[in-house]
Amino acid sequence: MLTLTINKPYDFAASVRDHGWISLVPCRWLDEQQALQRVEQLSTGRVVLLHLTGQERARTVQIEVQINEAVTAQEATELEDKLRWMLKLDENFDEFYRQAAQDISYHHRLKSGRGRLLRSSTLFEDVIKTICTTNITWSQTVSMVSRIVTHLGDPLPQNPKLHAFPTPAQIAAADDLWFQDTIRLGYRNAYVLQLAREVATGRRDLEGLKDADLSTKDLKKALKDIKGIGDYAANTLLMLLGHYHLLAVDSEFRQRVTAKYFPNQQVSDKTLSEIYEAWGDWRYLAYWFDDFLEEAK
DNA sequence: GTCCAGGTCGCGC
DNA sequence: GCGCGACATGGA
Repeated sequence: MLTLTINKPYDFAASVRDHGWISLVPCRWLDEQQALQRVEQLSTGRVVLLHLTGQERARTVQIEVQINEAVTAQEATELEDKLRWMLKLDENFDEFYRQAAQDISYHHRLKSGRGRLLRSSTLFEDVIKTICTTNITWSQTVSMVSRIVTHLGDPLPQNPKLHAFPTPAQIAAADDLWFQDTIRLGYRNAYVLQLAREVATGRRDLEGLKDADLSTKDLKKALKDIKGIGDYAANTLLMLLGHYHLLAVDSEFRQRVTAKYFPNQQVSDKTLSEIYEAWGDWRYLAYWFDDFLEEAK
């Protein structure tokens, strides 16, 4: 077992579920156990099953990580790094909480320690998942990601129904027609295959962007250079990378912000975005944690 | 059948 | 820089 520690405020159960990624394989939320389950492939090639739960302490929250089999010290270190990244445990949210405290409604929702939206262990996985959210319904996003993982990712030895997210090389090696007929990403097939081949052959360094000391502007330029990543997707990925300055404006954003602030009106994206102007570096999270009435779908 | 979904690309201006 | 049609897939 592995233990990760983070200072309060931190709400484990809320944090890992506040973003839709929790519903995409190889992640899963186990409600009875209040646990995050994930299949992860290590750099050694080994595939393990992780089971994370949060335990309250006086000033900290301990995240206990159960691994389905013994791992080496080196593998444990790799897992710890990946999990701290996925849960954003080492990002500083103090300034965000300070601003949220000025607004009683935000303060009430965030005081338990939220804002660390779940991301994947690799930027490669996050880019592909983001491409699978564009111009499509969420239920189809779930299906597409599920096909990518089950057909191309390495299985968990102890339970071959579960798979890790495929490596760039595994996707890159797929036959184009097989991919089109089996994975069925629509016109996104070409984008995903192209990206996987660029990364697998070393022509594009995606993971290097994770700790590159780039301005938001330069990081966004690097993301939009990926075929299939436009303004919405780039801003979504910037959020995942810890840049919350820009809003990812999509149909959902327009619908929610219009319904709350401009009911029965037709307003521009610019006007909608101005709602969160005062949040400065934290605009994305201000939108994300705004209280929209969840309409029954 | 038709429309459209948590958009993006490539084109013409 | 902006407007516009095409785009694969599958559910409503």
